[in-house]
Amino acid sequence: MENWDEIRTAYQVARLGTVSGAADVLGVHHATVIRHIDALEKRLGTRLFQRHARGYTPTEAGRDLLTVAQATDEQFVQLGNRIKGQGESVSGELVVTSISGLSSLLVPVLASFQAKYPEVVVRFLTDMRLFRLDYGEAHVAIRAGAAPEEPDNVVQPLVRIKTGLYASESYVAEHGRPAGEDDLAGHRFILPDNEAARAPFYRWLRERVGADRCIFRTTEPQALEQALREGIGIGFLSGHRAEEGEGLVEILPPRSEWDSPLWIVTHVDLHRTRKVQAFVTHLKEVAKGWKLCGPAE
Amino acid sequence: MENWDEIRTAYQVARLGTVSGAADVLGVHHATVIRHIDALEKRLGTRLFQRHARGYTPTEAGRDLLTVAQATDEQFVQLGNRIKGQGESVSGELVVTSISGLSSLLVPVLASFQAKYPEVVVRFLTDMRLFRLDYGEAHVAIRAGAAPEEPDNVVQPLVRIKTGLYASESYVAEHGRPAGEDDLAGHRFILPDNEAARAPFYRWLRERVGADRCIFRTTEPQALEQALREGIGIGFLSGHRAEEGEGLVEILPPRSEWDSPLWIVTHVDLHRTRKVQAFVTHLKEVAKGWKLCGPAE
DNA sequence: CAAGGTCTGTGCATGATCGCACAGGAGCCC
DNA sequence: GGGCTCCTGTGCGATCATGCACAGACCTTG
Repeated sequence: MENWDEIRTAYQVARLGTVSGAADVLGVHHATVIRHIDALEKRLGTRLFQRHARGYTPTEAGRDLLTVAQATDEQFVQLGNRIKGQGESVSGELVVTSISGLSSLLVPVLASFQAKYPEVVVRFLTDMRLFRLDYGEAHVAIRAGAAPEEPDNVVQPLVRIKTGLYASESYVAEHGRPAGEDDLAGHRFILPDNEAARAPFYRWLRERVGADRCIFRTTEPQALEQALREGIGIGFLSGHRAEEGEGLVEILPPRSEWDSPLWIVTHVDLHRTRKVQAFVTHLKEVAKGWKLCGPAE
Repeated sequence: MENWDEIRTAYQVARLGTVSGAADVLGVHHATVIRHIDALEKRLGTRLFQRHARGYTPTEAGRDLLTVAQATDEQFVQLGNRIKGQGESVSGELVVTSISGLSSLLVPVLASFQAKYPEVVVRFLTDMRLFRLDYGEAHVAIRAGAAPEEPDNVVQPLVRIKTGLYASESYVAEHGRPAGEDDLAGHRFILPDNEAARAPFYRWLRERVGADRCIFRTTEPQALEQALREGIGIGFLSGHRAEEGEGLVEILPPRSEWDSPLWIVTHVDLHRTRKVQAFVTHLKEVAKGWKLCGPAE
């Protein structure tokens, strides 16, 4: 029962009763229809139709095929409408992935997007590993750092995250507040312990402070911020994180050379769909109102 | 959503995750699979798969297609099994048609056939008009008279119905019994009024009896027999009908030149099916035991 | 009774589709 | 890291399916 096209032509013949009528509906020559029927019957070893000069009358087997193929046809038509409509409507799942440090920034965006398009189910994934867009794991990824260069990925700049040097009030109370850029040497610092350490502001810091002054290193961004807030040392923090909560003192204000660019990354296969486009434009729109973030590029 | 073969191809790709795997299952070259997918996506205007070096991952639309086509595939497999099995099993409807005069002969055959194959639903159709086998109106027709010569029909001789000249006891009591072939002139006769009048025994009668002696004519065989039994006149009757019931007197015994041949007619498209073959052999078998019927041909 | 329309069926030439071969890329195992 | 395997993707030639034209059969209509 392979070759579904022959089943389809047989279905039209059974439905309309004539080869010519089926050929018209199918948009092929009636000779093609005859050959399809012949091939199908030969493979099944049973006659599907009784042939006569006025047309084809389905046998029991032909009537059986008619009902089955009728249901199939309806299913396929509905499927086609769903798929064609889906590309143009904003519904179904929207999977967004990013590094976990951006969740406080992104969750409000996702919430307002879902409110704007109630039919959308939003899934926000963060994980140690990078989710791969080309395996269909996510529609949109928000990436930080150097511009991603994977092929088949569409990369757009979003904003530049401003980063400053902060300490907790408890730290300042105990160790004093550095007067400025040249007064950092004797202080204690908190640093990441992974590839994030290559960020420009960390390179800037290492040029001015000895390695022995970095008294706390962690791979977990969450732990880094917590250590900062508990007064263990001075550390870099993005502007939007520093604004959150109370008790942080700005040691050095953000500088443009410390900016960390954010990128919107989508797979080229999905980039043109209305759903992804809707989210990307929504994200960019909201990002315009973000304080402590510079414009894209 | 035309071209069901492409849907089938996409289904296998979605199911297996790779183009090569789908090509193996489908028995085609993997280039064909790629082209099918490309064509289908182009027509739908949506991507069904995310392409990457390790295979094809279905998108939402692809997953939707997967579930629909999965159900379709199962339906088609079941349909194929039903149709292939149907040709070899004896089940479903068996439609038999004949002239109404043969019903007393055929009904016992149909009954025993149904008992032998309980899955069969027997339909016995009799009508003034001839049912046309090439329109699929019946599987088997039992015809009388000259051998049918329609093309695409398989014609086999069944038996020769013996016909004699009979009258009722009441008629004999009133008008006397003809002594023999030469003593018919003064009697009253019952004749058919349609093409059945061309039967050989009626031609034989008209050569010996004046037209004014045919006092009762009807197109309805049932009425003819009833008129005979009620003593209106003398008439021809097939042997098996004369045996039925009481009160008939044989005026002249059956002659071989009066025999009316019966034919089994089947459409060539259905003739080879097991169901039709089973019925034809069953019918021939039973017919061997028919009294007052000569052997075929 | 004849003419016209509609249907099926078949040989032949064209065109689309398929298979083949090869290139290129990605992951895996040693 | 190098070799290996499995995957996708594309140009080209052969094959197969398709379209065309025509014949034949049947029914309908004037």
